[in-house]
Amino acid sequence: MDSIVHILKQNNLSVTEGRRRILSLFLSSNGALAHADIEKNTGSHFDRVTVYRTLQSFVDKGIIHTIPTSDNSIKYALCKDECGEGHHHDHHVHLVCSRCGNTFCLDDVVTPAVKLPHEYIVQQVEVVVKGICRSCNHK
Amino acid sequence: MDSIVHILKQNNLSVTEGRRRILSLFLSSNGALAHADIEKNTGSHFDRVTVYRTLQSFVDKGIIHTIPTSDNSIKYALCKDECGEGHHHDHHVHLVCSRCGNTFCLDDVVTPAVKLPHEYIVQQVEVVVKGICRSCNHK
DNA sequence: AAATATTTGCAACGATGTTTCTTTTTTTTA
DNA sequence: TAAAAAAAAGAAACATCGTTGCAAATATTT
Repeated sequence: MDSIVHILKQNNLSVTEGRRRILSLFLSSNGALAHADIEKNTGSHFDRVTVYRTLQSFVDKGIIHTIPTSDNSIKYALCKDECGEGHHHDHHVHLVCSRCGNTFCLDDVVTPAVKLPHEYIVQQVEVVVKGICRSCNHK
Repeated sequence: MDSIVHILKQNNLSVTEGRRRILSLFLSSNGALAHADIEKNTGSHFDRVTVYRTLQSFVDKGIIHTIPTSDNSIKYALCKDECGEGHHHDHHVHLVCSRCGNTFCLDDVVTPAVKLPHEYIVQQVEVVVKGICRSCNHK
């Protein structure tokens, strides 16, 4: 069976044109995608609302995760296998390339532990690095 | 001279009612402020556009800095003295309290160094911690 | 293949942020 | 300190982003 269909079924999502196209985009893209990228690149046109709802359901199911960026726009990227409905485990660093503007998950770079004064409780650490990505650096 | 007026003059900003009120808000608040907080709490009413422009000019001058949050809203907080026009040096960790929702600069907690594979170049590291703030933790 | 459940598209809405232009306020200078 | 020049504020219009309610279309179940 088509791996895209497989992923959708596995997550109890009905298989629709929009979901297949959007998931396919994520599978074939190496960086993170913003809502606008998705709306433009799905081939056929889907309503903005549909895109929002699809992204939301993918996040809920643990198929993709959100990446906060300093310019106030949310990006989305595929999760690794450990994520599932109601629990994400994306403890890696994100890189925003200041040359090409793309955002990447650095899956092998684990977020460093942050030690706060004892009056605080740490629940989750989010690290976004601004820098130059691999492919821009080799040009 | 009034310290608020002093700061404005020092940064080559003309001294206006709006700027004084907004700067005063920052000086008297211990957490970070969102645009909406500012619009509501300046006492007299200022146009939204004025608030946006004031915040922008404060950021440009190095008086305040922005804090990215995962819910896609920008918060602003006072810079320490080393910042100036065109150069910010706010290398501290930010905490978003999941109980009270406020955002704080942890000025004493320096952002940890992040080591990336050698194909990458690191320019800037942004760390946002989700957790419980001091005052919520003591209740 | 029909019945049911789910998803889509559309319209409308609210919040956020920007731009242009005119009026008002602040600063300069004379 | 009054007039001239510069800067900022306010108003209106517009663009983008994200959400909600509802009717039509599409998937899934039986």
